[in-house]
Amino acid sequence: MSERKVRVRFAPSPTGPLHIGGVRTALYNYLFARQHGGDMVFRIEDTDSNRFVPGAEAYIIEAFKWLGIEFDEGVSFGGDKGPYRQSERRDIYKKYVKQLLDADKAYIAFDTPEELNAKRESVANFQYDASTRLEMRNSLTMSKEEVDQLIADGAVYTVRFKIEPGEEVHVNDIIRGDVVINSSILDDKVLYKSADELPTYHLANIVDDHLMEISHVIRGEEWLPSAPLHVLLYRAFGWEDTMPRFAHLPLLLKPTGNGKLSKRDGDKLGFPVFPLLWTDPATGAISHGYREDGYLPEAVVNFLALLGWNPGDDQEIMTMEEMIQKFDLSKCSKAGAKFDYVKGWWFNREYMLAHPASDFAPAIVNLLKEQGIEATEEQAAQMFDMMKTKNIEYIDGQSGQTKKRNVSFIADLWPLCDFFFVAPTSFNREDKFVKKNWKEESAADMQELHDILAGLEDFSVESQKAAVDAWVETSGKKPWNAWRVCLVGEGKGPDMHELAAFLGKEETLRRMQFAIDNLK
RNA sequence: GGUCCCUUCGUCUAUCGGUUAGGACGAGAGAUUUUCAUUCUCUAAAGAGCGGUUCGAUUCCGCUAGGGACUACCA
Repeated sequence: MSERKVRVRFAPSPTGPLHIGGVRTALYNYLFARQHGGDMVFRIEDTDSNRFVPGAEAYIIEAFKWLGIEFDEGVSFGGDKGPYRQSERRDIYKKYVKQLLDADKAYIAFDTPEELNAKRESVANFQYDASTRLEMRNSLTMSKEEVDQLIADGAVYTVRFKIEPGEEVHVNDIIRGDVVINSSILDDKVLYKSADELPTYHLANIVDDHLMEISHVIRGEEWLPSAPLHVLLYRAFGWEDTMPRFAHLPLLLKPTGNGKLSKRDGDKLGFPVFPLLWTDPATGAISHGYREDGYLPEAVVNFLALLGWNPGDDQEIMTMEEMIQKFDLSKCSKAGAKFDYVKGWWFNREYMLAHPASDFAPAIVNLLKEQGIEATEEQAAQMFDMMKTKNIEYIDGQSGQTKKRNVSFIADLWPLCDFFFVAPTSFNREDKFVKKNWKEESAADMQELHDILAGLEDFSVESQKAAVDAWVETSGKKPWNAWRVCLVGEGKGPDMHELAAFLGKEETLRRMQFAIDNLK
């Protein structure tokens, strides 16, 4: 069994944008597959025709492309075990449903949803199983002729799995070990719906995983309760020998309070729960995406990987390659992880700082353009390098308080950088910084500095520094903060020489003269 | 309600019977500093509770409590 080629799959349902929890599940599948030189299959589980959302499939594909999670086969990737869209596999499922029916491991049920609901209301804790199926309208309680006639008349029916009660079903989970459930608590699950000629998840899932030779099923914990049913299905088909190994991942939980992570948490606290921006085709409602919110894909992947797994050492920043090497399902935690989006900011910052400024120059140029400012990529890159270690204020989603945090996104830069391109037009004498640093003698000092700088041929940082240092040395002046008032107007910005060099001699002198004239 | 899963600092986690219970985010303090930062140093901060097993339990077992998931002709 261990000789089998590793083949895993990520099989979302195209009912909307891909949730960040799904992204993590896919990531773990990917890391596992790559580590073992296996294949990663992309399957679309669209067996619920009512919940189909146009665009969802394309969205999911694009999201993985952005994140750098690659598939070897599946919808849009090709492969010889297709089709990979379940809605295109109707005939395959029909064949296997028949096999179960013929072997008396499943039966046909005619109970309508209304009848079922009525039953559930009248009987407390009603469950369609061995104890009740003989009271229902199905092929177990009706004659063959009756059943055939109903079907011939076009009656809508379902096929239910006939679960034998009283058996201990074992699920050997890589993360959780041996999980045992008594088959009596399982209900006779609907496997197939004649209404749309489609199977339900359970049947489609087992048939596809078997046919696609999936070796490991790595999925969310929400599937653990139905895992015994799946084991029983493999057995019913006689596929137990090649049944995949299971690994049920812990869930992603709300950052605060109880429950699993939802879109509402993101909206409230100010972080995305989807990889990409999503516009709901029905309502037009827009949901934030990591990509559009300025996250780097490597940061998102790294952050997500560590929510529920860690390599056992102290390394947190890892490339995809390192994660592939170190990943270990048995080191995944069993408990759900609260979604610590603040740490996500930190990851983004780390990756942002690791990139050369030139990587962000085009994006920064665009950012500036939105503010009505034309800048070159070179200017953008210089600005980034001068300002990337600053911090900004933000409103904490939880307390509503204004807090500070390091610059973690390039979009954080603008509020910090306006003075690079826009000269102060007035000065606020009540401003703490201005008040403290613009003194009686400041205008005269600045005039001196102005004249020194005006005499410079070379306006580079080094050249300025040499000239200014010499003056500082002999005069004993401390011109820095007053100079900052001139060029910035307030207490922010980079090193003064760097700023002056960026602005250029002409603009620097102009701003100084303006301040001298206006702050006298 | 029933079934299953889970439980170490505020958060993510390390520890695979013997540790001063480690790291990271976040928080606080100090140093550096040409504003604000960065950076550096330091500090606070945890084994849910109760019983066992054992020479010894965070680690193994049980119970309790708490949290989570599932309980559809959805996945």
